Amino acid sequence: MSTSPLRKLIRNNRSTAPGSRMEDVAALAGVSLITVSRVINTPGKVASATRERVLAAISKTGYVPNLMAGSLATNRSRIIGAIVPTIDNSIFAETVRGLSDTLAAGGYQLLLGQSNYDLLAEEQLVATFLGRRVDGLVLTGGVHSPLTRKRLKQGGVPVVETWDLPARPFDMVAGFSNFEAGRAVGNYLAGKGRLKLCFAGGPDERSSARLEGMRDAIKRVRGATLVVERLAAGASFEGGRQVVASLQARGELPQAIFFGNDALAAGALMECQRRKIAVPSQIAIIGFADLDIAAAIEPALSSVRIPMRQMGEEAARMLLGRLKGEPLASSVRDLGFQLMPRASA
Amino acid sequence: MSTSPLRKLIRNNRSTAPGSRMEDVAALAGVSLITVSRVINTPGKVASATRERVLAAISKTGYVPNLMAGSLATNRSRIIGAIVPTIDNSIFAETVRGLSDTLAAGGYQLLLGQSNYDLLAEEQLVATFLGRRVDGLVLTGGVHSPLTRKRLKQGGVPVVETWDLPARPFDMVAGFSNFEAGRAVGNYLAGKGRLKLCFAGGPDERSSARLEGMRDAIKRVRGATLVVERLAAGASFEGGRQVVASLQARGELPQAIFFGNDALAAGALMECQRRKIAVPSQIAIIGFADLDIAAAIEPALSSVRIPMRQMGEEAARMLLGRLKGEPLASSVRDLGFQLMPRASA
DNA sequence: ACGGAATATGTTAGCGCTAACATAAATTCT
DNA sequence: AGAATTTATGTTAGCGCTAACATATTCCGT
Repeated sequence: MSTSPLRKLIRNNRSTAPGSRMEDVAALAGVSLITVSRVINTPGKVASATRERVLAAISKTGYVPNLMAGSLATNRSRIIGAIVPTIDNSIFAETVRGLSDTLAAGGYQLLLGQSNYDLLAEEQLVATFLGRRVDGLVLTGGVHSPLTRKRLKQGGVPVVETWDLPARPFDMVAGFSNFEAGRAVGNYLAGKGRLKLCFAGGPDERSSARLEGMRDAIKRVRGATLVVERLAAGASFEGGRQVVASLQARGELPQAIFFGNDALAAGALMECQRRKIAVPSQIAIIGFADLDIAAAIEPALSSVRIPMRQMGEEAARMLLGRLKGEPLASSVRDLGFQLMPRASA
Repeated sequence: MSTSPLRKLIRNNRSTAPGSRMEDVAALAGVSLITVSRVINTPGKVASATRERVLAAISKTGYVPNLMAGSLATNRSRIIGAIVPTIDNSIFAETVRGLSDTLAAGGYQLLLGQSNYDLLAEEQLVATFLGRRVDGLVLTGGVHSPLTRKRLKQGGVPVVETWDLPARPFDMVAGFSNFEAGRAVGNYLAGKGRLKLCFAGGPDERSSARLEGMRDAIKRVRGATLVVERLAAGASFEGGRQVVASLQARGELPQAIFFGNDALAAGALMECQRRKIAVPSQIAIIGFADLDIAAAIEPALSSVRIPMRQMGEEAARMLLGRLKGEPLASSVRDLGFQLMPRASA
């Protein structure tokens, strides 16, 4: 027993002491503290008789190891930080789910932050997460503030960027090309003879990349025009309706609209029905993400299937692999996308 | 400089040393380590000249404080753990968003876990989170394993249960009554003369509570019957369709169906349209959660509005209040629900 | 039975930070 | 001006755990 009465006094004065400490367990089992540590971390290195005794002491005392102390000593937190623009959107939620599931299976926890599409908020979160000594970081997209990049570099933790294929990846990537997705949609619509096009999406970098892809697709198509309707981030059904309403009010109804997500597109579809605008004959509508609703709605909504869940899973796998020191096949994983032509376009 | 060359050697051998340590900053600023600590935590207690010098040293070295070490010393992690059944469902995602936003504003981070509706998974997560010495815990619902309860008790951290009003709350609650919501729907439908009813929802405790509420509402209504269609957790549009298909195939089409969420109900609505089953004249459909789609779909979907976001916000506020030592007005907050009658029922 | 390898356990010294108690410097009061 | 405060900074001793290096103890083959 190395704890002096004085020390005990000081300690009780400080902490609210939820469980017991390793030392208490050790004393109860009649072993040294380090043996308890071994039973918890490397049970194979403890004789089974001793191990049983320690385990009994652990369950008797209800001991819960203090992982913060362990993390401080080992310099590994077993926490991965993830920053998404927002979680209330089923789109990123799927990625978070994939992340969380895969990390949990590997014994890691997820510290979650929302940037609200704000680079400064991301910057703050990165700083805090690095301060918490996360073992890895998952970011959305490839655009980050200079200070964020500097901190990430100095932090030295593995980073995975998701939801796009940045031109200049910071470290690892698990995503798909928004530019190519936009281009595929542009080509598809132009191929169907639709020339008067509209892009209706948010102002974030990924939407912009899709817009650029669409522009690229039609830039050599004679007579093709592209109108852009910028929507607030987080717009849903109602936003889609308003796009249709507004375009019609201005007498600018295009031959096709490419929406930033399926909720918007579905709202537009409903508004078209209400206004007796025929889909797809009069106007083609194509969504993005291929959510459940796309196949369910009538007429079925053409969309672009993207690897929402997979990006999370793959990001987690890449991080876990790196943390285990496994050599990585490739640090940039293009998980692709798939155009899903249905009735609406 | 108290660091011996030997110590430096050992230290470099151990950690990958991302940033610098407080000591380096202190040396650069020509102050003691504790002064740096004060500049970071209680800047008001440091003379402004000194403070400036230290801040300069901090930014020059790119120092990022190690919050794990701080947490170990203070016994406060500034992390709140939250366990939801699943995050890919926009329903809980809204709550998580509310939580995360409010916690972030209060300087806390969110450690997120998914239980997949599994009490054992919840048990595991609670143990890990307590091990990480979270400052508070947010749980979904009021049903937990005995071991979970024991650990929570021993852990001594504040806990908020959400998404229901448990009969015997563990600690604090920010929720609404699923039982009463079910009863309100039952009364509403019975009041409209619908007697042949169907409940289509998941097997989780909250769905069950709503079912019981519905049962309670009709138990004294003569001739009222209730069929239960159990759905897998996470069922969406397709699940709703199948309920309609299956009921019709069995020739058991009821006069009304109460679904566990709006996605299911919307799927059912679409399937009714496809099958030329008139809504609401032939069959009334009512959803739950009042998601965007409810008001957007045609015919508009009756639903029950629940305080999804608010539950997260309120849970966060209650925890933050408790952690600041503020006396709480009440530890059980019933945030209510609201029946939203629309065209479909 | 004996040296040497393998296995099992213990001792020591931190991980990077903060609480608590000193001490030193500046300010106020009488 | 000198004592009593107040304010600013420093020293010391841990927070609870693990890495690294001892030190037993057991197990071999020969």
